[in-house]
Amino acid sequence: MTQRQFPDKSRKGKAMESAADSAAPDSVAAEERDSPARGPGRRLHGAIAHKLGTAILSGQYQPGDILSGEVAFAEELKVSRSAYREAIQVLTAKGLVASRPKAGTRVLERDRWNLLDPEVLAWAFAGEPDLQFVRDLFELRAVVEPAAARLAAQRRDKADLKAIRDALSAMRRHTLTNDAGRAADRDFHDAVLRASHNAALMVLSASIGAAVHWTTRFKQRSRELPRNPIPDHARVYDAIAEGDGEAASQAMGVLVQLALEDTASAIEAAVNR
Amino acid sequence: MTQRQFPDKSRKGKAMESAADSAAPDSVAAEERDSPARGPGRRLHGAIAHKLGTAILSGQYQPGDILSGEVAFAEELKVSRSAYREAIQVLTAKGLVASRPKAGTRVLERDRWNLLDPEVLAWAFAGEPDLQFVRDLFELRAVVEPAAARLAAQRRDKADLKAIRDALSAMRRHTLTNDAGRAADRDFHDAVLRASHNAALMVLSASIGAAVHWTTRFKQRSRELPRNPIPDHARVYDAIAEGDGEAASQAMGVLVQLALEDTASAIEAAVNR
DNA sequence: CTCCCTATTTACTCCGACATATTCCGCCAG
DNA sequence: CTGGCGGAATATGTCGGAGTAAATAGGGAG
Repeated sequence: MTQRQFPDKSRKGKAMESAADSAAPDSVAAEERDSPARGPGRRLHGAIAHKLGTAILSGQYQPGDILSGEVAFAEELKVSRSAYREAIQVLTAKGLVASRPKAGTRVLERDRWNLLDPEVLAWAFAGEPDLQFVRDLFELRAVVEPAAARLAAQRRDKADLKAIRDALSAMRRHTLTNDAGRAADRDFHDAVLRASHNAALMVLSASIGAAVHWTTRFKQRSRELPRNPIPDHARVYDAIAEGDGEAASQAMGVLVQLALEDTASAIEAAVNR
Repeated sequence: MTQRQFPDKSRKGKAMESAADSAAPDSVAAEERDSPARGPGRRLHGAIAHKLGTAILSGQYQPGDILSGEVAFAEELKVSRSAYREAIQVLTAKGLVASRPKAGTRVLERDRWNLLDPEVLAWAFAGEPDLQFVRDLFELRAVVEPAAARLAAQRRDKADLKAIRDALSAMRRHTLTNDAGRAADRDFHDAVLRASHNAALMVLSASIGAAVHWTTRFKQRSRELPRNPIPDHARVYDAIAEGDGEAASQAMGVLVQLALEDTASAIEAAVNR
């Protein structure tokens, strides 16, 4: 049965609804813009990439799997081949898939995936996150952030200190129980990474920030935060301001360790529930 | 009444020849560096992405710059808009550019770039590499690799040890003066990262490996390698095999430090030349 | 002077056809 | 029967054009 026989004008209707139907019951923070639905500012191929990306990250497509052919899949998604292809190019750029003529588009091995890409990270946390991967991310933080704090203590200038101080005071104002407070927390860590004046570490900041953002949703979901994190953060700032690299590294290490424990217990609680 | 007249077959001619040879005298002389030219296995949109990516990374387009419109630029490059657009999607996925209707496609700020993406890294090293960025990458190595070695010492299994051992013996066979030896060196570091059993660190392995690969070209270019790296590498292996995390971390730290010194002196020599 | 509204520009999407590169399979030789 | 080889099938890649949606700029009304 031919789905489209003649190029009549009736295709004006487009296929918006097909991308919007996958409404997840999650939707905790409505202010977030990461819904798979295609709104203004969110292009169609971006929505397709999001859909396929989350499907791959969630294991719906396993490495080695071959996706249906372009024409078939594009038709199934109710989009044109161009839009589908552009989405595939995005996934290819992030190392998730690879396409070859005649052979089709196949999902690559997990170690080829660009897991630190912020968008891939968002896809990974769109569904139920992999606990092992969360642990890995915290280990990465535990390695990178203290070192960044040490460098920051050696290289920070006045603007860096002001950025960190501003983030700290914002944290004091809002506390971690609301979105503004969490944004300030992320700003704090971002400012420290930035003060290291190392481009490679700054790039990791985006990834780490995303990881922090997604994991804090867990902490918030499970229970209230018993600990007051301000003093720990202030210690990091003081050490950086004084130029004491060793102390900054130590303080930041404590910070990450505490965050790890909080998240670990939150995850534990979520699992045992 | 259909909206398009008739698909006439008169446009058979295509424009293959214009993109391949007859285009301009720039065919061979100008940019043969890493073959942005399009060979078998290399897709056209990939070549375009490479061309634009290197142009951006080399500073030919500055952050904030607006690229010419789709039609104009695609025509200038002698490719169809589809190919051009797919290339732009790749750059967008890597955070290099962003497109909006009416506003055009503009180059994003440097801190939005996904500098740890292997392909972006390759583009960054396609031209004359930024010395500051090379230093940043070595600092990242100095942070990540010792920590990875420590984890590897705690978590390695027999397969991991065998992989490291194999890479080590391959290094012994070939030495670092040829390609096979450098590949073995990369395999060694990759195997250690892999033995950490941490997905996030493994992803960095690809980036770090690429960085090592590109920087070794400098070392090789400037002069012979005076140091025999085998004992240092062997020390790392021994510590990992014995499960001594502290020693593994130490040994790996020494390794990275030596590589940094070698590269630094090589760069110095290249600059003073 | 501000605000809304329109007009234009630009990217976005769709379409159908042609080109190219692999893979698959049958053929032939050893 | 096994192995390499060449043609046909097929899916991705590329093309050019038409039409849609969105965002900015500029003009008009309050």
